[in-house]
Amino acid sequence: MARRPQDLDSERRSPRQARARATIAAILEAAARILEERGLDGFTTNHVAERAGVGIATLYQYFPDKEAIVLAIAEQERDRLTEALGQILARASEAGREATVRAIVRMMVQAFEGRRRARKAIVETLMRRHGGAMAGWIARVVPGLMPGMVGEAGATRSFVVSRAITGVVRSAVLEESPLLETPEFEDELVRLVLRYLD
Amino acid sequence: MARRPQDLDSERRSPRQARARATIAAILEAAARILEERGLDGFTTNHVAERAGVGIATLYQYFPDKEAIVLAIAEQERDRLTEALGQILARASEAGREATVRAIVRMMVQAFEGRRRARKAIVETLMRRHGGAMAGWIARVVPGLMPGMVGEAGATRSFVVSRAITGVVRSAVLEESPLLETPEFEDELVRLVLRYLD
Amino acid sequence: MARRPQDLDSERRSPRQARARATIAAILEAAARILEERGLDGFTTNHVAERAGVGIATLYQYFPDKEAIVLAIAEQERDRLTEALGQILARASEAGREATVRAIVRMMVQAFEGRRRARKAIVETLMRRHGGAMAGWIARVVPGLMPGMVGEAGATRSFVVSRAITGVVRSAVLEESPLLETPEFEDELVRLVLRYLD
Amino acid sequence: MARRPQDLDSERRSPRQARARATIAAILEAAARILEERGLDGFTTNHVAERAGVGIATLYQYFPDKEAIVLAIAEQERDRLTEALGQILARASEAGREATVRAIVRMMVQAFEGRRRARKAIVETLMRRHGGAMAGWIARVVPGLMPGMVGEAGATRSFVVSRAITGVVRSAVLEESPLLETPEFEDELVRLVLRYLD
DNA sequence: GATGAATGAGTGTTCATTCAT
DNA sequence: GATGAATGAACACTCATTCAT
Repeated sequence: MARRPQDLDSERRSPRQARARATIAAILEAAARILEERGLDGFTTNHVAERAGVGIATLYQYFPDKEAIVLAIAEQERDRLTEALGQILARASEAGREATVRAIVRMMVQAFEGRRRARKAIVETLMRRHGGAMAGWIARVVPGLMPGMVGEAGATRSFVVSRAITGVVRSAVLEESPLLETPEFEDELVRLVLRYLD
Repeated sequence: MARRPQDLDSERRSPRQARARATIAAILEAAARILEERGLDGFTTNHVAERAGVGIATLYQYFPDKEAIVLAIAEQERDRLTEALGQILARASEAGREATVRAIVRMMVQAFEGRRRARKAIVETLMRRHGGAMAGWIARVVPGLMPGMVGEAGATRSFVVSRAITGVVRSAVLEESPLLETPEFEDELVRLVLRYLD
Repeated sequence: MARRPQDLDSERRSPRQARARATIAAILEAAARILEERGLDGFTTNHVAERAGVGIATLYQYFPDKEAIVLAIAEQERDRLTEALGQILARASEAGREATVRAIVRMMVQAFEGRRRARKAIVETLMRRHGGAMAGWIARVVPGLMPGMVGEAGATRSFVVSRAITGVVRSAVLEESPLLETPEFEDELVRLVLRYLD
Repeated sequence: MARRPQDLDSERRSPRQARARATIAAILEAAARILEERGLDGFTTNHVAERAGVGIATLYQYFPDKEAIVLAIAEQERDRLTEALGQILARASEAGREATVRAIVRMMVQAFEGRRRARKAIVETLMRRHGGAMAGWIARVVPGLMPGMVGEAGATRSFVVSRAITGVVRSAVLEESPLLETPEFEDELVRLVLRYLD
């Protein structure tokens, strides 16, 4: 993001807010790290505050409760994925259907590579509290991939295809399947989607 | 021990063990109910014992720790599913491929209808500890449904198809999607599988 | 022990008592073993009963509570030591003072060799509940070793010499000092006692 | 940190830390009292917290676990003894051997007078975890009391004399012997040591 | 005489959250 | 705005002991 003139201004006008933003960033940063290292079980507010280098009370000044922190991280994640998805969609018409599906699948797989523990925890939280949100994003893309299909039937199909992708990737991550790293895995997922939508 | 005539009177035979068995049943029953009502978070040993009408120590006489209780329920569930799957497979050749796939999908969907919260918790536990076990059972069936396919490619395909089914159903359950009860949902899942395997 | 006619008789007269004696023996045997293997912390009534191969309720038929079991073992131990001490004393006049002191010291050291864990636990219990009982036995011997000394002064001296011996040996055991196995250790203990009593 | 003039007003300086220090002191105070009144068995964390007038969680903010509390008390005790011993040693050459030995013995006896139950528990803990530490301090002094003795023989002798003193005093405390308060007791201990070392 | 089943009071410990400063 | 101190409700789990048979 490019810094716009107003930004400088607003920071000058309220140095407190700048500090606050830094504090929040530190908290989220620490939270993400702990999520990654310790999983959702070792994720305690005290731990997060300590790691963020802020007092526990400070943490509660910005987040009403523990869940809000995880949710904030999940939102970051969601935004990142949403953006990636947006880029894929933007190129959808020129790229063609297969390439688009492949791009989506690849994005999902990559999203779960590296930082696995954190992803697991985040996904678990997302799934538990906002189940299917991630799949929902994909579902929104699906109609554009389907040849002239709308209404109820389309809704079910969107649901199925999106949850199938996320479900398979999710399982592979949770089971720590070596398949995740094979090109074959991607191929099969693409096949699954394309054949289904034909 | 030789079976004596009195043994037929099962109510009177070995009252000690009978009592113990009743206690265990009561604990599992209570545990399942709490799992259903409160989910995995509200599932505490004290709570279970209280609901089962037994002392907390009694509970620990039969289960080494909290997890063992959930696992015991999960095993019951697994056995039920395994048996159902066995029956489907037994009829596979006479029923044909589509009917078999449909039966499997239906079984999965039904397995998650009713007692949803409990199922959720159980599935979560199963997924966490015995990741993919459930999907694994299905995976074992898949090769029989695929036209002449073996080796690595077959393994990936089995993985994908089984996780796709469980993933979609799982999502529907966790998201409490109304689709679960529509015939269309089943149709689409069958379509997903058949088209993929063709 | 040789079986005497009466023994047969009494066993025949009350087979229950014979059984009972065997049960008690089994309990004490198991208790001693557990004390040895697990120390006083791992020493639980349920554990003892199980190891003894009897029901927990049976154990409580013979011992009013947990402590009674440890005490019973301690008594066995005490009896053994008392007897050993008696033999030493019986030979005291012919053996001379130094030899007698040396015999006592050696007995103490040997008492703590082997089966150390059990000894530790037993000694701890003895010390805690019947503190100085062991030292008391020795104290009773001391006057015989002192040249014409009686009354209060003698009592203090008996106390000091007996607790000094037991204290040193006890420390060596608890600290698992390698000194326990050296002849020097015995020599020094003898020296301590003889010089003090001269 | 540079000391500022205000620092002198210790009551006002960093009130947070002052509060914490007061809390810790209250916990240790309560712990010592309970140790004294109830012994090690009645020494529970909840009990201590209640008696200290703090929440149980507060206690755990300062001590990682139960043992740490006892250890903290034990350390206080150790420090006190160490210092006393240091003072005795500092005067050793001018005071002469007998006076030094007598001072040590007196220190030991006094250390165990009053607050006997607490001392018992503390000593027990010290003995169990830091076996012989206390005796070890004395042992270190002994060589200075022995006429030209070094090497292995000296090590054994140090061990014996230090454990003899602590053993005798320990027994007197545990058995709650009335001898503890007699001057004769001290005399005899001094005699024990001096004769042995001559 | 023997027992398995059952138990409740109690244990040490955790953690999200609030309060006074 | 920031914080350290404090906390209580809750947790999983243990064990000496009793009761019904």
